[in-house]
Amino acid sequence: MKVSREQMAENRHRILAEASRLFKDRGFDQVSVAEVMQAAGLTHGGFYGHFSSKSDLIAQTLEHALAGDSGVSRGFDAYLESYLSPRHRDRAATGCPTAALASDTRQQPAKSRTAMAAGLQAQIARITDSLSDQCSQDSRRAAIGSWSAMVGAMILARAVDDGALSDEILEQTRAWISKAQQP
Amino acid sequence: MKVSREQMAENRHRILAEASRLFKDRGFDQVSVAEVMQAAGLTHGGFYGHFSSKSDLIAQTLEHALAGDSGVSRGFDAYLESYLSPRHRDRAATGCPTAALASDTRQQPAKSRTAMAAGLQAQIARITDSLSDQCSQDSRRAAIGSWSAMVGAMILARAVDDGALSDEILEQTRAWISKAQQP
DNA sequence: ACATATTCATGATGGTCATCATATTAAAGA
DNA sequence: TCTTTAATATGATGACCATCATGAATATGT
Repeated sequence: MKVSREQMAENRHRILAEASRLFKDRGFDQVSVAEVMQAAGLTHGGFYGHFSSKSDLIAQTLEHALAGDSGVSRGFDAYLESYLSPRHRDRAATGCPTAALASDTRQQPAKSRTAMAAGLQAQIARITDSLSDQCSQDSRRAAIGSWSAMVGAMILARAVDDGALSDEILEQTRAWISKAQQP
Repeated sequence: MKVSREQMAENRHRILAEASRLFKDRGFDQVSVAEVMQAAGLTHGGFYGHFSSKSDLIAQTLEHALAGDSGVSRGFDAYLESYLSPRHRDRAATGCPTAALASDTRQQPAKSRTAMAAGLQAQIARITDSLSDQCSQDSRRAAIGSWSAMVGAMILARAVDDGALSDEILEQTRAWISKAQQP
């Protein structure tokens, strides 16, 4: 059953959106192509009309998910607070694609790793802009250091089975980054 | 063919060592039970004499891998420099289990997540000790913030397909953490 | 309206993998 | 030395999954 051109574009977009949600929630390996298609309201057969392989879907999903603005533009302090929150930790499916997928991307072929590099450059640039009270050399350093700490803290907070420790990692890392911005 | 008691203990230890190496290199999902056994010089059949399931192997491997001292004891600055080095980035199989496996651990059952929590507490305590020039409240905060940044930077540096960016993440994060220790 | 092209559904296919059943074989203990 | 016991090897088994082949049905362009 053929569908209209715009229906097809909509289907494709929904596949990418559902793939993003599922991959962020459970990782690339734990989500099957058939499950992504079902979540998009389709069957698995049509998949290879949209994507050449699962790796291709992963690469395009990364490009799609990393393209969003992520909310830095409303000020670094507010972004930091919402990022390192228990709410964000508990909702990976709708959260930051970098914290959810960076480790998985290491095992992916070039196209995905290139998308991750581009997304990372863009995010560093956004944070650098939001910290431009210092000279640009120091701002970029602070942006990279802060972003590493934010992503690392979120990954550690999600890995452990101890709510108090998890909360502490988020809160202490947030405070430490805050303090590092005022030297 | 039965083997001696001490041979069996040695086999078990070799299984854990090879599992640690393989899992750190490629992740839990991309390494099969049969491959771990083959790397240990055994066949897949004997696996369930040592472990009740692949999840059980993963949990015990985490306990085993996170038990080591990791090298903080020789001073934080030296540890920081060797940790955030291109050499460590390029040799995940022999490197830090936290940076290699924390993300994967998120999807594992309680036993693995508990092992990760214990390992994280121990590592935070070691770093806190190595930073004890400040008051203990500030030291723990600095330890958690620094460790988050170290793990996050390593994960980001390994995820991208751009050597210059990857090197920059390591170097800038290292400099940023260093500066944050002298307030 | 008709012919064509193309999207999606249905249904294989071949491979991989975790797990288990059974057979060997040699260590342990008497 | 002989029996018992247990560790490992060999060889299924059943499930899951990425990918592909084919057909149905409708949009698109004439």
